Amino acid sequence: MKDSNRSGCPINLTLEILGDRWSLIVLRDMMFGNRRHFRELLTKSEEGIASNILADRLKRLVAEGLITKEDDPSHKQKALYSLTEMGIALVPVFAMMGAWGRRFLPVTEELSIRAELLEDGGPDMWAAFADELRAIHMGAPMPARSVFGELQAAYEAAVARRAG
Amino acid sequence: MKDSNRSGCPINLTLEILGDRWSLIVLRDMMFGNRRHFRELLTKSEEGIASNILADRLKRLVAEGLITKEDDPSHKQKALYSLTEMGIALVPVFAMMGAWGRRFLPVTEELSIRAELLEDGGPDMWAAFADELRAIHMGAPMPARSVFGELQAAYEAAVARRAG
DNA sequence: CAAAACTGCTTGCATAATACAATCAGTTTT
DNA sequence: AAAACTGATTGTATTATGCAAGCAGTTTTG
Repeated sequence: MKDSNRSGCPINLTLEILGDRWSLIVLRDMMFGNRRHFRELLTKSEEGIASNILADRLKRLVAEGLITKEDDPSHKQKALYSLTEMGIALVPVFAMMGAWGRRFLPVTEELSIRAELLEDGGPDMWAAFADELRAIHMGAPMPARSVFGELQAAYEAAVARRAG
Repeated sequence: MKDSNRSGCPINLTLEILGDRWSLIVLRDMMFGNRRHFRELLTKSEEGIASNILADRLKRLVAEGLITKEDDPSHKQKALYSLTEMGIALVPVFAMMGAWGRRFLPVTEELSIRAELLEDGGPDMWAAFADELRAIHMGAPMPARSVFGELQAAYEAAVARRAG
């Protein structure tokens, strides 16, 4: 993973940044799970990322401009990670990847309900979600609609359905 | 890259198959460059994939069901690789990734003109392109519209523009 | 018809990425 | 004061990638 610039193709350049097994997982958890701190990302991840890999990816994503890192005022040791516009702009990519995965791979209902909503919601929903992420991560005014809330409610309903 | 199934999340499962630096490059070249043979993929790739990596990726993509491999009737040693429906269904993912890369990364005009067309064309164009790929790779009847031709023409015009 | 070029790979070796467990110094909570 | 929590780092082992060379069989070329 060096910044070799193998070619100026948009697909290639995207893969040079995101083409590994963990970068998009970290961004997914920040975006859809609202995880902003190291330990949250480390321990609440379904997939179990290793701490050295997480540290490396966070550093790299900051360097590439997809996220920022700042001190958390509430705790002298806490670092707060936030999505940038570049990170938020991945919403449609996540939507399409989720749709593809849902169609062809052995997903679990619980973990794919958000992907289903996002696929059905289409570009309007993606834009509303991006607006909300700009509010949460970039200090923009909070919009009326909470796509995050819709996704989270659907997820929690699916969990409750399974449990009960 | 083992089939560990870290989780049933559609994003994660997609990354377990496509989350590396080469799989999507190979698929891109098959899809947009119409490369169907090993040497074509090896030597005509902008990025310069190594032969052992290419061999591994082709094997893996066949195993995962994104492409198929068959004997080329015209040459006893040639293997012909074709996209499956699962591979063709990545068209929207490529479109969204290309759009993101074009917006945030230092793409070259020549190599991003196809991404621009695909982004502007939207879901209708993606569907037409998928139809055409089904004809080329899966023996379906050839549709009237050739998105491949449109993309190729735009690319060649961009190359000519730079050269002359 | 022999030489050259082409076919899809494989092999060997060096470097880089990933996984896993343990650890750490400072901070906050109990 | 002890325990738990903070964002990491370190060490070691395994796996992936990159690079160059080679290989047996096939087709093209002179």
